[in-house]
Amino acid sequence: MKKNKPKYNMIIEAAVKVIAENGYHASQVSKIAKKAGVADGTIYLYFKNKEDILVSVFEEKMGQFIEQIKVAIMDKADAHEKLLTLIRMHFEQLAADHHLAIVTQLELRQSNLGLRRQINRVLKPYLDVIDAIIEQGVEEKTYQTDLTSPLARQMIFGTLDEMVTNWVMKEEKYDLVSQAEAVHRLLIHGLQAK
Amino acid sequence: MKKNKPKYNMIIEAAVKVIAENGYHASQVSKIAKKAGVADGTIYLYFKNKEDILVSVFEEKMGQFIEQIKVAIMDKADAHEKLLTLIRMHFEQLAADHHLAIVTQLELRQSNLGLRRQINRVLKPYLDVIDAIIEQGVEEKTYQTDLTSPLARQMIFGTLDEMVTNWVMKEEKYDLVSQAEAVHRLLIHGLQAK
Amino acid sequence: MKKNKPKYNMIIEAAVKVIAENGYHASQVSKIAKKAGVADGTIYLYFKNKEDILVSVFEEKMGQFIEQIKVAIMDKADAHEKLLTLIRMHFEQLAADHHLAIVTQLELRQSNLGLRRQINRVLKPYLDVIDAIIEQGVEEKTYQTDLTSPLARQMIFGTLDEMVTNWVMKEEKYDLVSQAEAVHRLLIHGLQAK
Amino acid sequence: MKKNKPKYNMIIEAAVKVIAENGYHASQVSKIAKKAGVADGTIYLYFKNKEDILVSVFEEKMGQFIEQIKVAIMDKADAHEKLLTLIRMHFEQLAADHHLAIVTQLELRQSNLGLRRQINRVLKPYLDVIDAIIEQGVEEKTYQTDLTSPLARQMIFGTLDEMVTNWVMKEEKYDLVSQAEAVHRLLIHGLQAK
DNA sequence: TATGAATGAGATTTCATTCAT
DNA sequence: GATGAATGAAATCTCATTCAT
Repeated sequence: MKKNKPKYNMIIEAAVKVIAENGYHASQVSKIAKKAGVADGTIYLYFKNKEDILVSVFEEKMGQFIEQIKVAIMDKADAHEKLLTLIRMHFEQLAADHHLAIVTQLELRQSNLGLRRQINRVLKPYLDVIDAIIEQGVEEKTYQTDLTSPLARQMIFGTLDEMVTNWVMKEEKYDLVSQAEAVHRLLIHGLQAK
Repeated sequence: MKKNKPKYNMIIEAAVKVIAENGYHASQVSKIAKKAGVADGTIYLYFKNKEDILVSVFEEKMGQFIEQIKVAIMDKADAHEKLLTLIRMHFEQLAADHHLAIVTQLELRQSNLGLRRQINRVLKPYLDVIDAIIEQGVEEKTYQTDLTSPLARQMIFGTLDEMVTNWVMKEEKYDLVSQAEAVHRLLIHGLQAK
Repeated sequence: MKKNKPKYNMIIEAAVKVIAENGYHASQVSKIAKKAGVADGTIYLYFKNKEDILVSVFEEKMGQFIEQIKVAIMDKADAHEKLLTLIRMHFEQLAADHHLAIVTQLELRQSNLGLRRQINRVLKPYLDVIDAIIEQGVEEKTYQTDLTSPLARQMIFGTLDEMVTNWVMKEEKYDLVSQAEAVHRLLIHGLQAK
Repeated sequence: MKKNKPKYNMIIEAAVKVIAENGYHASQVSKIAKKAGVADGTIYLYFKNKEDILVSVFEEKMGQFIEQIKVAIMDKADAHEKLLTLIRMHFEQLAADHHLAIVTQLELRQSNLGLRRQINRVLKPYLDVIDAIIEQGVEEKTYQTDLTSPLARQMIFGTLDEMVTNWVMKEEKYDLVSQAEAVHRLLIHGLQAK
């Protein structure tokens, strides 16, 4: 978060709302400027171009998202508790911010390859957090020792992401957060009968 | 697949290639027409509008994709074998068709909510196949009896989808198909140490 | 009316209906062909191009329109009766054919200068009929002797045309034919008090 | 006329010229923009769409047209003088502006029903002026006391409109203004011999 | 004669970005 | 820093007309 740049933040917040309400392609720069209460040209004093607004939105929001999870995980003792906390917070944060959920799960995907790569870079620290939990689990012998981290991480992230997307597509009609424990159990024990 | 409509298929095939190579938004109708060897106007004899091309591409290709998997699964005896076959074929088919992989994992997501819903409708039969496997597994007592199908299905589909997307984003630098067994094991046993 | 050319007439009749119902610019050749029950290409066996359809529609319909008026006037003795008959029949014929009224008063005017000139040529015989009545009236000393024919004709035709157009624009909500006598009186005596 | 909007007026003036020279349908927005010395997009800062240019042209020009006539009539004493002035000015103004004459008599009629209704609304104040003259004439006992205003107005306007259209169609080869007195006499006394 | 699938030119409008004030 | 009027490139889709059958 750029300090002492009130307009910067006003534009970021306006962008999230406008994109969530209108969809990515109907979110003209002029609409964002209007919602932010600045002139169109002012946008370009703070952002290189329209794409840069989007990346910045994701950076700011994802930065906070990941930070919250990191803090919450910090004082959990083992991988089990950490993973459960991560899942719960992943769901909680998106369930708490309707606009953000729409933007991250639907609108931000409507972008070209270049933008997708930038988004992936922003996402990297989150994937690192997941990797760290997996490694800790392996060291604790809670998780399988032959677990390849990328594979396990893709299962975890893929599952969470698919769940949130489904929930958004279903117009958030059901409770997402209450499923955190079940998801955790399923990821830990897999499909098989005990 | 519409029979006796050679132009229809020529346009579908051209569209997959052009979209994969240029991205959806840089895929002008005229570019698709040229690649298909027809006039621009001819496109509109077979498709309502540009978006309809994209949906039709997905319908045709996904139809074949699902059909292949259904056939391959048919003669497998138990849920375990069926799931492994599904995973393997999911990876194999996308690995075998570079253009299709890009279109389904990246370009198709660049669409508005309306289009997303149409895509989900096309995807539904595939999710039904996964659900059927899960139910069979539960009946066979291979899978947990308290397994809620939507949750398990979202884990399975989410994991496969995330893996393919990652692989496409990494420019298909590594072998996807060879990971099928490991993914299957992970989905079955989960993260925990045995 | 071309004899022994049933398709020619089917196309003419279809064109009047399609233009009246959809307006000139929404009357595609394919729509006229469909209404006529022929293939698009068949149109071009009978008409040079789309504009030719329009001119032909006007020729055929105006031909009948004028012929009817000529016949009705023939056995009227003096200019007064002839003019009254012309006015009444002008109103009657258009009031009796809703589609024709729309086409002549509104849709056919939506054309370029070239088409307008052709339409004027078709209209010429009607203007000649009016001129003949005026000349007869002058000879009979019923009308002013210093009457310049073009001027009087423009007053007569302009008045009738304006009245019909107004009536069509007002969606034919009132009775046009019953105004014939009043119009005739006004044209004969002018605005002044007697 | 919008004040302090130089571009608005530049576009209006350019539109009249371009439409008169090329016809409405061959008057591409880019052509109007070029003649006005602005970018294509600038047109859309001042007009909703292409049709709006046409309506606005008519509003501006007709507004001035009517205003001039109103002013000229104001200090005329009786209905006779007022009507003669109206006829003379109607002819004079259109004869003085070649482009405007073409646009109002020919190009403006090439429009769909919706546009026609808008044009009629703009024309309404002019028809009101004519109605007022008729009423005054009736009160003065100069005109017939049983004169129905709409009928008389349609004769007056229909005659003037037909005369100007004919003159434009004949490529303005003869003098229109010099016919004002004769038209006035004819409208007042009608066709009959004195 | 009749068909109708195929053609392809052509124009409106949007909107990210700039730059003079 | 802030403004917002102006720019102008770019692409979908329509529809009159053709021509091989």
